Amino acid sequence: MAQIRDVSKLAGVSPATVSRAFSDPGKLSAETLKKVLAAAEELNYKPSSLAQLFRVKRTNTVLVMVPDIANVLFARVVSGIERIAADNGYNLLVIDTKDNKDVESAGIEMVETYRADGVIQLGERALRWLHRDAEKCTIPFVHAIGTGLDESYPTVTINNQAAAESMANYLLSLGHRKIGVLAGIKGRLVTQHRLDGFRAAMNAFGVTLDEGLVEYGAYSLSGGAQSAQRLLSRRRDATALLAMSDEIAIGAIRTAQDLGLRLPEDLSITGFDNIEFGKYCEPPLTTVMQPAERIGEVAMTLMCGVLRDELQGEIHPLLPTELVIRKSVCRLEEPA
Amino acid sequence: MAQIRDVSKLAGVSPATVSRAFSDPGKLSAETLKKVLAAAEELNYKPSSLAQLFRVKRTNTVLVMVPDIANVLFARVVSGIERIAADNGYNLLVIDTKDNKDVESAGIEMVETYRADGVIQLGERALRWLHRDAEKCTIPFVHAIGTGLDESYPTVTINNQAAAESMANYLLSLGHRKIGVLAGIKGRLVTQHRLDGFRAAMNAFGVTLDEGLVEYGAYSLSGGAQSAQRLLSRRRDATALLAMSDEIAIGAIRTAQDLGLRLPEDLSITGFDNIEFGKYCEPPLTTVMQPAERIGEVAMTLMCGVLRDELQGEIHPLLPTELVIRKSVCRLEEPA
DNA sequence: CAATCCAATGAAAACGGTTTCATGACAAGA
DNA sequence: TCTTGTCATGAAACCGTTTTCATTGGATTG
Repeated sequence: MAQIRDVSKLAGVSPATVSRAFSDPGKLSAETLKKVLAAAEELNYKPSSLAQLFRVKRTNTVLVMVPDIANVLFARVVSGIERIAADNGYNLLVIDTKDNKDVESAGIEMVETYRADGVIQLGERALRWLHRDAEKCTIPFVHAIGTGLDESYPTVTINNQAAAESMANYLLSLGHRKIGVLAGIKGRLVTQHRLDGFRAAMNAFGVTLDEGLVEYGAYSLSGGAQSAQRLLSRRRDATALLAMSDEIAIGAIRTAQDLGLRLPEDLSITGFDNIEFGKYCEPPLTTVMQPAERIGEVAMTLMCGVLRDELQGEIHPLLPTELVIRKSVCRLEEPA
Repeated sequence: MAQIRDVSKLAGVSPATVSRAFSDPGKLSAETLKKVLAAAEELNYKPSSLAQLFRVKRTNTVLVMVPDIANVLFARVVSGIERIAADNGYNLLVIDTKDNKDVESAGIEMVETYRADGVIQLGERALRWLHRDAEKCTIPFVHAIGTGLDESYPTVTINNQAAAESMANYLLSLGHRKIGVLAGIKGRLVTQHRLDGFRAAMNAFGVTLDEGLVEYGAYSLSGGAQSAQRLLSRRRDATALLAMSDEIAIGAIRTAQDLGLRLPEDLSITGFDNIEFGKYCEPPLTTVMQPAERIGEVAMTLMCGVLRDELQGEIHPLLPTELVIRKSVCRLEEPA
């Protein structure tokens, strides 16, 4: 591979001039520029990014840490991040952390060793869990699809509590009172917040949450199927199931159908996220939309702001959610 | 950030010794090693990857080009790639090419400019479309989920023709003759190969392919719904629909249900890929399994071989597929 | 016309590690 | 005892750019 020195010799100029021809062509006389470009073309010269990046001590790369890249929701967020990254000339290093704290900590270290300029973290864990001295950690960090509005770095997420509350309200307004909750992983903050929203809505309707009607499990299809199985075999009196993700809901639909229940007449089911598959279910899934791509876009935009040191505006945007009413819920018929 | 020189001073040794302490500790006396490590610890020194990589002219990074990261199948392949990459100390640069040739060509260039050591390309386009001088292009390149077994670089894929053929055989063996094909994008090689397999099976059963029963469209839920809509509004005589992806099939199921058809009694539908959602459909989708994660793993393993210059074994592995029989197909009842 | 200023360019010093090669000390073999 | 070999270490070159600073010549200004 040709190097800058080769080009400079062929063009009869100094390496500095060649460098300028690429980075700041306006600085050169038209004549010189032409000569240099011709020489570069002839030698098929391309500046070595490795050398450039080393010199300027920037990687133009941001690290994205995803708990599970094969998860539809996360994949959509990454897609949004990618779009903005590409627009701004950043590359994306992606790590599938498998939700593993050590992997995440190692990721943080990658910016300390100049492998990435910053980190976008998706999911539960915030910086404070990942860095022994988070207080004085100045790493460019953005947290998406998590919680933690009190942190000093940007976070982008939705109002999980309000979203769950609105869904619960919808169910309550249709007469449902015995609402089973297919919660996600126990102890997770998202789970907690959504449960809080659910509880708030219930209380407002004067009904207290029946702990026997909540079942925890993985945020996945099989997790949903299993949770529903456990819940339904214990409590056949639930008239509706509020799931904390669309995957959980779709898993639950499968279980309900296998149990011979008619949906939504015998059992209403709701999801969370609004992934595309929900629209194609039978019955089509009523859910609350979480703007996944948008979350990714906003997160990367904030990261750009941090990296350029010109962050402005809201640092903890709360993106709007929306109730998406389809067919998996029906009004509760009063037993005559 | 502390540098190697700081550490060497504190420890009273030369920078070379510090370097060796990290890269090849066995070369140092136990005593010196201890001194150096202590000094490094005290200064919280971590070698700059940027400087290291620049010096050794390797990035330890491979670029993965995905047509659409939000697509379940591709996301799973990436997940497999990621696992092997992590095991071997490689980082993954991910680009969502949106199936855009220019973006892909730019990706190739990234290894020429030392931003990545190699490229794993997912999807249709092979190297020859992306590099003006592909013949003498020596870039470490691996092609997955594509075609092109005749290429000089590793490819990992399935036997699309055989897979489609086995599915068609299954349908034919159950008595179906008027089989609609929900093909993917017209002109794509995968589409072509699967169509070839379908045709071969039909011919073996003595029935020729009715062009009016094949409908092309995007490899997506909405694409499938639309293709099915077009096909079904034109030809109500089809007794089965063979879709070229699970997403297409699931979209078609939606359409069929909206049309009031009972599945599978009125219409059998089959998919391709075996994504997890297929299992949770109503009716659960009969499909042919494509080992997505495994494809990713094998692709990255091959890439490791190429990069270490110790490639061995099959360079064009054809991973096994498998018919997954669920409930979306039924035996064709002879009209009495 | 002299004094300034500016634009275009080159020389050389970084950037922070790794690696080659030389050196010295010490142990083993003759 | 002398030679040889080995091991631990240091000095210095090197990786391929960018960038600072100096220089030159020509244009502009007073």
